[in-house]
Amino acid sequence: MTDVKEARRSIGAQRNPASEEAILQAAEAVLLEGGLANFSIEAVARRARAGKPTIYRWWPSKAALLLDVYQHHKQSHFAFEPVGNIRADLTGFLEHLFTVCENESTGALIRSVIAEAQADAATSAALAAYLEGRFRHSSEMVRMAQARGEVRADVDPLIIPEMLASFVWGRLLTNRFDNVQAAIAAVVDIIVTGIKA
Amino acid sequence: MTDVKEARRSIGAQRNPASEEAILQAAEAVLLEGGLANFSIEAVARRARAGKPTIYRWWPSKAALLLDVYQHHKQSHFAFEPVGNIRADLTGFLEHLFTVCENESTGALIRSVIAEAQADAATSAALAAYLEGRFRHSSEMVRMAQARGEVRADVDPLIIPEMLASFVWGRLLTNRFDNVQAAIAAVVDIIVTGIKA
Amino acid sequence: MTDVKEARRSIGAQRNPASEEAILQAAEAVLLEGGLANFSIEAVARRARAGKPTIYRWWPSKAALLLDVYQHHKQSHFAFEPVGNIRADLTGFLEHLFTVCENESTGALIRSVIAEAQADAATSAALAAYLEGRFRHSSEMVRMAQARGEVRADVDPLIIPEMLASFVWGRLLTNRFDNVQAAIAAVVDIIVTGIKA
Amino acid sequence: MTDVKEARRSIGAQRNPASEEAILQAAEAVLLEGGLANFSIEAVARRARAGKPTIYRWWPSKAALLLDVYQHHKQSHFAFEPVGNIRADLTGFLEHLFTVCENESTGALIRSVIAEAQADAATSAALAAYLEGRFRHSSEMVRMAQARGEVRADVDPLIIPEMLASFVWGRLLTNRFDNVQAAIAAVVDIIVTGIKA
DNA sequence: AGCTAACCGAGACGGTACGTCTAGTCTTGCG
DNA sequence: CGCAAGACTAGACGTACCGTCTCGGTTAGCT
Repeated sequence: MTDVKEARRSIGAQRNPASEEAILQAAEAVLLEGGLANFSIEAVARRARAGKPTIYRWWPSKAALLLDVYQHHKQSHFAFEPVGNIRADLTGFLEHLFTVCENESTGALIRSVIAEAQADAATSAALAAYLEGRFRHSSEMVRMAQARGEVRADVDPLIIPEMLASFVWGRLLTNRFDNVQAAIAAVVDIIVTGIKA
Repeated sequence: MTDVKEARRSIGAQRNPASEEAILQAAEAVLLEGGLANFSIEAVARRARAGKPTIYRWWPSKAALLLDVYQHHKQSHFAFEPVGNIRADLTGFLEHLFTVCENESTGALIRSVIAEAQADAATSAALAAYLEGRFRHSSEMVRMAQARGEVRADVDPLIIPEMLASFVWGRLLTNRFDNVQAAIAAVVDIIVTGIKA
Repeated sequence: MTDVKEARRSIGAQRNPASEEAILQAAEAVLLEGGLANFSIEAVARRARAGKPTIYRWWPSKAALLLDVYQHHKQSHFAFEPVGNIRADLTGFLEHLFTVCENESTGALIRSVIAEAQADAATSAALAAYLEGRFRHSSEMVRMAQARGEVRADVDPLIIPEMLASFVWGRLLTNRFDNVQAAIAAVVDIIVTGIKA
Repeated sequence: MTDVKEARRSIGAQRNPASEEAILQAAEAVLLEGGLANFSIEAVARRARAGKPTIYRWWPSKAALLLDVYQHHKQSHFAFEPVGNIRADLTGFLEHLFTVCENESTGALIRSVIAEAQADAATSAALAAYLEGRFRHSSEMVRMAQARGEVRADVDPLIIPEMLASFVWGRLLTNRFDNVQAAIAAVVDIIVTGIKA
């Protein structure tokens, strides 16, 4: 995460990837340093040595930029891998989510996107769509457990990741990261007991 | 919710309750009409026919005003009453929360407070403290069920309202209010099965 | 004065006269429709379906383009012809100038060039040089009158067109075109009386 | 003409004369240092340590500010006083105008106002109205000469200051200040000869 | 009864950021 | 190499709010 020092030149009548990259990095840096309250297009443009119109050309709103920073940021994260035991899988899933959210930069990003979505319908829709995809993907571990006979067949697989992710969001949004391990154990115990065959 | 038409005068060297009331009502009206994005101290002052310093004198920040509007608004809501059967209690609790959140004005208020808390530490702390009180209060129904022998003694009573409330927040924050009844039934079934003695 | 509808193709490594023409026409149209305040290189490029660099390649500044539009526009105007009587000549000269300036498009052009010259030294110099040529040319009618013995020999012939043109500019720049005929008569009477032998 | 160093505070719900003064002085300084091309509200605000809205609150446009700077600047100038001989009066009038216009700051101001008037109708009207007042005032010296019998009674007194002022404007707007004394003598000689009884 | 202190509506202040527009430069890809 | 196209940095435009301050007026409570 370094400041852009030397001016970039235009590369002609096409999007300049160097500028896009610089803007995304600057946006992330600004968000982390000043928090959501000090996150402004102007500040990002200053930091990235980019013109404001360049940002507005590619991102229609502050929220869109925020979402893009989030997507950009996620690519560096490893994906969670289920191991084939429902208790271990759910525990791992929760631990993964908490790790991501407790990370200062990623946590701030997610909080900012959620906050922004409360004032911007487009962001709200994008966030909901993104979440649905994640839930669908993560529900696979429940489906596999049902196939193995570990979990009751009448359980809606989608509801499990939603319950778990909502729990983590609740902690994230109110900054309560004390006793995380105990909370994970308690939640997993209740849910595993509640869904096992 | 009516606009303030006629000017109020000072009533001397003491807080004017009429002004406070007018400001709270104006704040709520502005929030509902324009959403969080258009909620500004200026707009509230205009609508309430109040001076900006009058607002700043009594509320240190936009977030504080928002929180106060929330508290002011809640007083008109009936409290949820447990009936003494854990499945029915949890179902009723969830239904109550969804009813509150699906209400346009209350939902917008809660969403706004949560969003504001992401940019303002004081609001965040106030929200966390408020939630802890609510969870503690609501956990009583779990404690009673444990006393009745309905629920295992090793279940942390506080975790149940947190799981349920987080689930509702997740839906609220991403505007997903479809199939609420089915979701309630699924969540309650898993949790009740997971905690029953 | 028609808009350029269909795209022109490049004609290879040489200046495209069609583009030059289209740019000049577009510049004139933009100036007339939006006034000097809305006259921009961007607007001209849009209207002419030309790239901005094409304009910058051939005209170093907005002022240069404006001057060129002016020159281009003038070619269609008939020249004023003296008849050999100093009173009639001066009257005709003034009437010609007023006719040119009262014309909406030409007047706006001259006003724009003068205004631009106040912010751009090159335009100022070009305008002064152009005027000197015009004055020199027009002073010929005074010189002829001196040769005929109509006008005193000690009168500087150059001062007469300058006085007359300045008077018209004064009216043009402050948009005062009422009682033009009376003004012409009064001015010509004073000057002819003042210079006659 | 010094920069404003220390911050000014608001003096309550009324116009702050210190700010007005600082803005006018800053505007004049910016105009002189950078010319009309670099005269921007932003630059004035920066120089005056004033907020842009403060400028826009009191001056609706760049042109209005320019006009106000001009008026503010004029107050320090002595008025021209006629002596009672028409040749001397006209000569003095012209010399006065040339002195004013040759002054770097006043000249640049007048040029800027005229240029701005070409793009802004309100400024144009204000300038025309201002000029009419000046002409009416200055025409008094012609009227007095007519009363003394020096000047023909059928001469329109208003046309004389207009001719003279237009002549000076012509020189000002094209930056031609060479041989001013000869030009004054020539113009005065023609007009005095043309109007004397 | 007069004085002080705090409140009120109002609105100006210096600022920051908004989202848009234009300036002038640069590169691409076609002809 | 010229052309249309359009991206780029830079910065001004005019507007909306921010949080602070003073004004002029009003009233409560103390002296």
